[in-house]
Amino acid sequence: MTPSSPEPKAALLGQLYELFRRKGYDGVSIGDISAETGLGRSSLYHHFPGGKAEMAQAVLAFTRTTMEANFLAPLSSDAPLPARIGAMLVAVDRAYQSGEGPCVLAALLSASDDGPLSAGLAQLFQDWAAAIAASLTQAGVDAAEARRRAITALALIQGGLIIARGLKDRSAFAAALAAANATLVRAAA
Amino acid sequence: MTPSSPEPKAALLGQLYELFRRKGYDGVSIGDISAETGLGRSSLYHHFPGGKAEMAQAVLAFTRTTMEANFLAPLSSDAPLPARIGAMLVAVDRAYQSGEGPCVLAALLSASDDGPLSAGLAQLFQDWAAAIAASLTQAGVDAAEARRRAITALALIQGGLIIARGLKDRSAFAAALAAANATLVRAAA
DNA sequence: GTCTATAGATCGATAGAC
DNA sequence: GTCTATCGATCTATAGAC
Repeated sequence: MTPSSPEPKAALLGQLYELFRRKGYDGVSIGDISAETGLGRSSLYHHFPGGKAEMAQAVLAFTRTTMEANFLAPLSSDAPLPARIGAMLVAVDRAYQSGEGPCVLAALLSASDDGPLSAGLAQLFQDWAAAIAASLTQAGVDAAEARRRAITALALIQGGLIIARGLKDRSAFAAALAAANATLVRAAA
Repeated sequence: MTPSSPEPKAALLGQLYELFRRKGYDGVSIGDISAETGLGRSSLYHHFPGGKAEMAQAVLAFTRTTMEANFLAPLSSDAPLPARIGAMLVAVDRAYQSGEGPCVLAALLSASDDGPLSAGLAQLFQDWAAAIAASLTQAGVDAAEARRRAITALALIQGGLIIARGLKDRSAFAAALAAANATLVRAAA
């Protein structure tokens, strides 16, 4: 209803996304967010009356949107399997800056055991795994094997981010992505 | 010098290890630690004058000891490669309770970008990767390929923990461990 | 070596003016 | 929709008795 704000929230959501991703749920404070966005505390609570928890859920919804557009959509094209997988992995490499920073899903997972975020996170991981598996079954891979490979690939992506950051060696993320690609495109079991 | 304390710190360290592992560096407070250990705040600062940061570094040293004993030592035995790898993965599965909880390295990594913990964490990841790679080269795998496989396996372990927790499905961790095993023991490149 | 008590800073969140 | 000002709780850390 307020005509002055078509969608200023989009930029704000992007800033929240980056903050939660880099510092984790517990590591980011309202003061951090206020400093980063230039908005006062009360302005933030105007947009998110539920406070930090509501901000995290908004970030999760934002993540779902961008993930569906960047990771899942390429998997549904009618291109050959290697092209579909390659497109997803290129998007993943870009989204995570070649291993520079953490994944927002892992960052939110740290503090969400049985919290309200937990269900949404599980659904997002599940949808990602299902989209990869569906892409494999369409190429003739057995369903159970497709799910195993999808989970292996997701573990390689997430673990690759951790190892690259732990080792301070971004090439470890590239190696993990290469392994994920090999797992997903090798001949049907 | 105090005769009354041969090593009461061992139990304390184990409690700190579990707290940091499960809640992460940012997620654990001195109050949490006081409640969990039954020690007052001042007692904790008596043992760790540097506060939370010193506790985290003590946990890191504790982790190094247990990791060397449980993960790295089996890799140096004179058993065949599959037995050595299998022994490490069994120890990994046990240490992480089959995917129930996070790895303390990932938990400490979240808040350690360029912090004093960062170097110690990198060394621990590096030593782990080097031990795995050495085990492979001893079995005839090319050095560069051995390192790639070691990094892939570590990514699978770390990522498997994240995916299993995210999906709330511990079998995802088992699948990641199986993939790590396959990567490490398959025929030399 | 552990305790009670508390300082000083920062936390998440709110009130109310504009 | 943003601001200033602030509340009460919690945080890390310290002081000092025992």
